[in-house]
Amino acid sequence: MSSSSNTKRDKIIESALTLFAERGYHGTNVPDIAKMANVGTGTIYRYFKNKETLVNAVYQKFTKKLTETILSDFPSISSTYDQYLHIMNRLISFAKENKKAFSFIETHNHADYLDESSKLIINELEAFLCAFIKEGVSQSKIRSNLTGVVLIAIVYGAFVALFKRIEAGAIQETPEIIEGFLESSWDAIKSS
Amino acid sequence: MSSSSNTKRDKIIESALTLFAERGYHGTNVPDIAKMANVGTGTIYRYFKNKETLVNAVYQKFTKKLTETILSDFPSISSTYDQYLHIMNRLISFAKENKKAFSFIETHNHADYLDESSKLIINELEAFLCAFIKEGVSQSKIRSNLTGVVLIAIVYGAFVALFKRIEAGAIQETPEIIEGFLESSWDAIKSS
Amino acid sequence: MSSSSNTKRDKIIESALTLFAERGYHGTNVPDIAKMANVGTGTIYRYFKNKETLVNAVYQKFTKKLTETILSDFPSISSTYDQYLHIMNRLISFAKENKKAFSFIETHNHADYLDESSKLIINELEAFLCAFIKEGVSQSKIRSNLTGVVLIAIVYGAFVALFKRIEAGAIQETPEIIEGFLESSWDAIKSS
Amino acid sequence: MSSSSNTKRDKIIESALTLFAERGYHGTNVPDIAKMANVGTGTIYRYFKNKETLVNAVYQKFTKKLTETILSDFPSISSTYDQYLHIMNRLISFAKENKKAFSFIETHNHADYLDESSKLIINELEAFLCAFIKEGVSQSKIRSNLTGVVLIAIVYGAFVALFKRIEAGAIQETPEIIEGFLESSWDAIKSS
DNA sequence: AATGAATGAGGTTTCATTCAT
DNA sequence: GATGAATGAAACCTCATTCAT
Repeated sequence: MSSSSNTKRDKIIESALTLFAERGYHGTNVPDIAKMANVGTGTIYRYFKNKETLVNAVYQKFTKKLTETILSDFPSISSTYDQYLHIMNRLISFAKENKKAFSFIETHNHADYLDESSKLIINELEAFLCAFIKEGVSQSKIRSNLTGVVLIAIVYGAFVALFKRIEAGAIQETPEIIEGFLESSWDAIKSS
Repeated sequence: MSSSSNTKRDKIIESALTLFAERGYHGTNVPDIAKMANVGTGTIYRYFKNKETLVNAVYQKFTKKLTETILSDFPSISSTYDQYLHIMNRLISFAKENKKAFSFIETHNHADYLDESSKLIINELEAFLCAFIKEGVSQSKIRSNLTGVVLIAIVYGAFVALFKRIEAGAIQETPEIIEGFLESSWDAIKSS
Repeated sequence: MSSSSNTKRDKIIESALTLFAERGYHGTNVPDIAKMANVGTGTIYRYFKNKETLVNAVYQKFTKKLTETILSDFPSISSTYDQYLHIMNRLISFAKENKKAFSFIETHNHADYLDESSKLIINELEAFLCAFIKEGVSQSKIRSNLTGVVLIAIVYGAFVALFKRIEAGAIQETPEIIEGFLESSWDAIKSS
Repeated sequence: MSSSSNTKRDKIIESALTLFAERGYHGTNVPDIAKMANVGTGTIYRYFKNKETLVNAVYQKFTKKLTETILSDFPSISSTYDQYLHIMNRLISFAKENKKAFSFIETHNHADYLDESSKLIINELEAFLCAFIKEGVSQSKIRSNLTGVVLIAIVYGAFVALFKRIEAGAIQETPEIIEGFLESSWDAIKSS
């Protein structure tokens, strides 16, 4: 069955995700991925041409998922602030429900073993977010002295740093922290 | 001579910094570091027990430098906002004048090949910044619904993301951007 | 059906012949043979114990065919020269009609993965040719200062080299060349 | 010293020659070459980029040697027959004194892992021999109904086959056999 | 009987580290 | 002290063979 094949492929991607997230691309070896996926080493090469192809498959799968999570059900007609909340809540949900994937994406962004098609996916997301910012600026809801890419970097970077510290155990996640972060972040980008 | 030795040691650290920053720890090999430093491969092992010791030396050297840059001349008696400006300007200066070092620190934070004493240095900096935040909160200048570590993560994370995009060429650095970032960042943490 | 089985077996042998001839034994992998034969990889192992058994089957099939081609209708009562012509024309016909097989035989002769029974077939042919030479010598038609094996090596080696160059495209095959070769070859072995 | 390096490189080439000649390119593995050369496996990769580069180095070294052996001291002003004897005696000497090399050259000719510069060397030799044949034909000493390449194939192919059978032990080399072969070969190409 | 996904032994190659010079 | 040639363990990857379907 194709479903059994897919299961095996999925287990490999899942294991690769875990190990790449924990140890990085060069720090992870293929037999370890195979062991974690409970398959033979050679099996990995039935599904992926080589280690580089595998890391790109992992990257694309989860960047696509992240992009879809944020783009789906986007409230096009709501207020800028409600749209901001939608984006951030989706981002937070994604990160909480896909901790390893979010960690992986963060540590592998812009690596030189990623191919062009991997890079395109993240660009798509960024383009969408830029359009959102632009619209917010035109409505005077978002500060106009910084460009979209800069504001995205600020909010996204802040979240990534927060997420990493929560993951590392340095910060205990609570509803209050999430609430406070959303407020703080909005203050960072809203027009004054 | 100890001076010539130190020169060699410094060249090794400098080359290791460059390559580790560009390719990561596992993606960098020792002979390449030696070539870039214009020394024999074996020479590296006269100054550093092994590759792990070397990466820790690099990490400690530059985290110490970052810490000192931020802590030195700290205006203990100024306003919270001026203190904020001091910290941020020093951070920005450090990043601009030590691009590779700042890049390296960011990508190697919390890696498992870093030893205890490497981790302590960053903790020292964090403790200082936490104290600053605490003081600001007690003076009602800084928002009180988020802890110090969280606020530091937000501001530092935002800056790291901005720096990376500037380095990658996605954002062109200008005085306006720096200015805007300082404003946005302060808005994120100031009490409302 | 046994006929369908034989068809599959034959397709496998044919594909193995082609690939072994092109890439050599160690340079050919079993799945590629299966693909070319339009059968599953496992099917090959229903007909042949392993790759070595397969190469021996191929070798034996075509060395037998070569031997039969040369031995059949041998004009026992003709002149030595006519017998020479018979042998050479049959050899040439075989090579032209079984290019891959002739190529294969040449490149796999005496390989250590060939078993005893493979080697026997070629010996049979050689024994026959030696007897022919002996008779020719006793009739003073063939030079007596070289033994049969040597003379066979000379004529056969010359033909193999010519065939290879024709196959490689370095020489264009024409009736004149075949004619000339038969003349030259006879001059090499005839008594003077 | 460069001499010590060369010694190691030479031992690797010598061992590679032996094993490639015995087992073929694909049938030989790099660790076995290293063991025979009494060096570490990694050492081979200090001298040769990869296995393919190594086989080309071996091929070029010995085809150059063969070419030089045949071309050196060529008696330009002698008779065609004396020139023929020069060429054949040099060929025979080379084969006897470099048995493995001659075997290797024969079994690796035209293999697809040989690069362009490897193929050029053999072409140079062939061009020289063609010129010799052409001159012999113009003096009516060599048969004119076959081209140079064909005649070279005939004589060279005959010799290769003879050499292989001597190497295999099927034929015992004697002065009479060499003498007889030279005679037979000349009869094959001389004008009648 | 036929398949081809799966395997792991073994191949090629890299690289952290050593050591003779 | 400094070197870089040398090493072999361990990395990536291939492929002969098996076996569940």
